[in-house]
Amino acid sequence: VSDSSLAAVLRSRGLRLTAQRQLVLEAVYELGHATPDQVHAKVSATAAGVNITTVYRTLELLEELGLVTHAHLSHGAPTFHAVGADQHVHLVCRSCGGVSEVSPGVLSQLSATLDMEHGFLVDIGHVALFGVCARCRKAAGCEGDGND
Amino acid sequence: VSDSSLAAVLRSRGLRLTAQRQLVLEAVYELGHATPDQVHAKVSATAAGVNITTVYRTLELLEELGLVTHAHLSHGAPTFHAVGADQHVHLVCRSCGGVSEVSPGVLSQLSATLDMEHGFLVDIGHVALFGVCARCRKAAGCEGDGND
DNA sequence: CTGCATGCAAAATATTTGCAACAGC
DNA sequence: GCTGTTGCAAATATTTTGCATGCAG
Repeated sequence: VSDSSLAAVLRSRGLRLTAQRQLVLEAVYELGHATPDQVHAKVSATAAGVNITTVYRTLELLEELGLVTHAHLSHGAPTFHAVGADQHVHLVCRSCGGVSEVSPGVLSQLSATLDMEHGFLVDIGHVALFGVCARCRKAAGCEGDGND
Repeated sequence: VSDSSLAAVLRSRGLRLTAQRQLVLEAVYELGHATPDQVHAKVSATAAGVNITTVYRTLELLEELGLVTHAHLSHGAPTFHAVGADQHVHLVCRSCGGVSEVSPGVLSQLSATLDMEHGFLVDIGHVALFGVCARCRKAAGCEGDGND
């Protein structure tokens, strides 16, 4: 899925298809969502020697090309995920630090409201909601791991 | 509003009331939402010489005390805002970079759904939704400022 | 006085940029 | 071969930590 469209999009802009770009995009697809650092690690597992700088630059490029996006899940770590892969809303637990994904359908009501009342078009794939997950709510005294 | 409760909360924990802590909390109240850097600037305007390190430590402390929280609005900049001040949901425009605030009421439907279907308790004050604001949607060709 | 807080500087992290070498087309 | 890309290293930016001094209680 990724390779062919990547080549096409790049060519349409006069840009070049390189091994690094294929690897980064592939890594984003496989990881689901990951920080630049995690993407770098994944890429390095296959092809050592790919520089972290290139990962940053490539992620930026891929985002510009509309192939990936990023959201701000925990602390200062932007996490990237592929566009076209199943869109999902991230639920980040502030207690245990876990990230779960739910269908963007839960946002349909909200996005309609924001559109009507504020003219704001929500980017569904970019949404991260913070709170406390079911597991941590049960474990009332749960101290969590202090994530975020 | 801030000062008295700050003193009380600090004392209840055996911590000390200092000028810096008052200034930082005050700055957060006045700024609405701001990054550590912005808080530092605001504080410095009143009392020069307050170290950025202290701002970080104080924001962390105030958050622990439940007096402020932070959300991840744009890029890697956590923005802090006072708890107790009117809670609001942040709408961040990816085109013009503007941040607007809407009533948390728009989330009532959503939070109810997430609670029922996933047992997830959303932290309303921590929510930031990314998308495109009304103004930028109208200005179709709007190139934006590339924020985030 | 006693110990928590602060300031300063340096370390640890995260991200960006300049430039020469390299590779896709 | 021309030009976009990459790697490396250094510059920036951001946040954290160690330690001696200072001040609230």
